[in-house]
Amino acid sequence: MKALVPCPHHAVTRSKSKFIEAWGTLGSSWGVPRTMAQIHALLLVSAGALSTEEVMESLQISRGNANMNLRNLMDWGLVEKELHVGERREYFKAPKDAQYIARQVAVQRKKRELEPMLRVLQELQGVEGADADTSQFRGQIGDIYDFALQSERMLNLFISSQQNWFMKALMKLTGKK
Amino acid sequence: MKALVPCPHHAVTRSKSKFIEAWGTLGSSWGVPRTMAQIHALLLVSAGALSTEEVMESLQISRGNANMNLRNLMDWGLVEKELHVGERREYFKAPKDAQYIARQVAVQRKKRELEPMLRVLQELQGVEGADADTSQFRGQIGDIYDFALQSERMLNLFISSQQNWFMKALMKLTGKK
DNA sequence: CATAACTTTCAAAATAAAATGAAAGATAAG
DNA sequence: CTTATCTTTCATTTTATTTTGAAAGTTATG
Repeated sequence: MKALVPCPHHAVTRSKSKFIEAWGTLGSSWGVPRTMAQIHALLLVSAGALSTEEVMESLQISRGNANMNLRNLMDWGLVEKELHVGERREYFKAPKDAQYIARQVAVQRKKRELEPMLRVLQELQGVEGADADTSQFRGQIGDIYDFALQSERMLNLFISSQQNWFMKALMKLTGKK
Repeated sequence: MKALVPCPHHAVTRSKSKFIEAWGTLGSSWGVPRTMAQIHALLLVSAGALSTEEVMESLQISRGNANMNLRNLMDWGLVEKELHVGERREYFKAPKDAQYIARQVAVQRKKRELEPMLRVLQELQGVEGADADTSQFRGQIGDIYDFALQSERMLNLFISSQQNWFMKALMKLTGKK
């Protein structure tokens, strides 16, 4: 992995680098491209919005790469543009609310992956035939459909759990450390 | 993607192929290698246990590939060996209980991905400094830590939801279709 | 121990994914 | 309309992942 080179203008402390790398690793094991996750992490731990230039410098990546990943992050609803009056340059920031992040990711994954699977399963439910093999197949598909539905339900639960009193309590607790 | 070639001895119907491909696609978007997911799907929709040979034939993959992915699937607890008396050859089957599958996957992901992240975050909580930037960073890490804890809680909930009356009811419902 | 029947390994090849950077495309301001 | 500034695109290159298949390893059996 390429080392993060601190830059004089927008210093990324050791801790931040560590976090950025960890977030990148976590992301890539969840199917989110490493660099995309790292840019997200960088914006998460930056006080203000950063320009493409600053992102490039901090993470030592090319312009095209930065641009493309910033665009993807915006598609996912994880990053927003910020325009400064009297300036041409665009700045980017990540909403700092972790609950919101979680929600966005869940919504996106649901839309992109679960729903297509549900469609396929629904289609396969209608398979013909009455022999032992076919009926075992139909049973299996039914089970998997249930599994998918359950997953969807979990996601919905997750999405709607923002106001849960338990989470609030947990946050307070861990906040005190 | 390589087409699934039906083989005379262990015919994979059109529907099954379709399901196998869909499962493979879904898997790869969740970070599970395509072939691993496909083997899993194949075993899920097969009535009996299959040998390495049969898996190779059905999916048109090499011996080494089949062997390696079957091993990984066993590591994940998604596939089991089955020995037939008087036979040298090993057979493989996937537990047909979708709830069990979900549980296994959740447990594995939790162990492999969430826990390392929690460790990093915990470590970063102890970062020194009192300037504005550092304190914004600490706050952000705290939020993310909460997010990770929340995710873990969701996974635990998922894992323990096997007996949930609602799921049972849902299964009945969708079973009737 | 020798052979046959399987299983596992692993270096090399193939494939897929991500990054680069120069060129082309915008857009504001003069 | 021109220039300066900034953004986007995309053909290539680089890097990472997956697959292959032949060779080595293993274990039952006579």
